Amino acid sequence: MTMVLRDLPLLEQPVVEACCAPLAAEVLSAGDAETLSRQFAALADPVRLRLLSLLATAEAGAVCACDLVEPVAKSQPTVSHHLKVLAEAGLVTSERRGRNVWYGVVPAALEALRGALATR
Amino acid sequence: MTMVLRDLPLLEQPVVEACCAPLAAEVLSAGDAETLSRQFAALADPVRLRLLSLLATAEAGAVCACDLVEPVAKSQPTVSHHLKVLAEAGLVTSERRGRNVWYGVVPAALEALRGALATR
DNA sequence: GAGGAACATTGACGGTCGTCAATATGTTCC
DNA sequence: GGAACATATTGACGACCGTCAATGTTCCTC
Repeated sequence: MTMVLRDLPLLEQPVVEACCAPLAAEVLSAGDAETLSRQFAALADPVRLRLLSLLATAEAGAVCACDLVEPVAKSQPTVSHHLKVLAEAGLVTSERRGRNVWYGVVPAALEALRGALATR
Repeated sequence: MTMVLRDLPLLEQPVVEACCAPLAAEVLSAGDAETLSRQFAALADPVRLRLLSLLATAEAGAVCACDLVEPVAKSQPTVSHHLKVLAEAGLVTSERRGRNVWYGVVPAALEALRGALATR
């Protein structure tokens, strides 16, 4: 079978559902609070925020991991670790392309978090 | 133990300015990332999220600290600690009323965080 | 298949965080 | 002033986190 080289810039987007109603709508259950706090914890690190920003501002919608190490000035394992945390929180997706791995934001996940912070 | 609502239910709101442009607008500077991450860190705990939700859903716009201990099922010092973290992040304001201290959300601060998460 | 390149994982270290008991600070009422 | 109440602070402990060097894994190229 012939290997076809895809040059799709966009990554597949997972289905995202809001974890809960906005904070101001009803009192958060203990379970929902646990879930939400894990997502915010992913945003509670300056390196991860910069990585997220690098992905979010990328014209192509995705960035090679190899282009993420130098901008944040951390070691390659550290960057890999942070990308994993973002991915496990569902804020980011990844896809292998040859030797490289491309990362992209999941806009719906960010929108879901925005929804949780909505006020009245 | 429930406190009766007195007059002056509303707390004074501090002036809030957004720390930075949305993540997707331009790449976050190291300094802005540090600032933003501290705010998200305040949201990265289930107890604090529930406290924030209790304040945000309060009809009166503020809640006596004495009414926050039982709902989150933590010790009084622990609740006091979390309220302090929320206050230092600028997400909450407090005001003494007699023996009690009333806490209320700072909606503008939540809106500022929502702004940072805006996508394109 | 061997070598190399890109990314992930492991293990270890220092630092920070959440929690509570004990105690301090501040306020009201007698 | 003193007792009683409400909240904040201190100190200690275990758990978790960010970081890097070393190593593992996967994939391309020759």
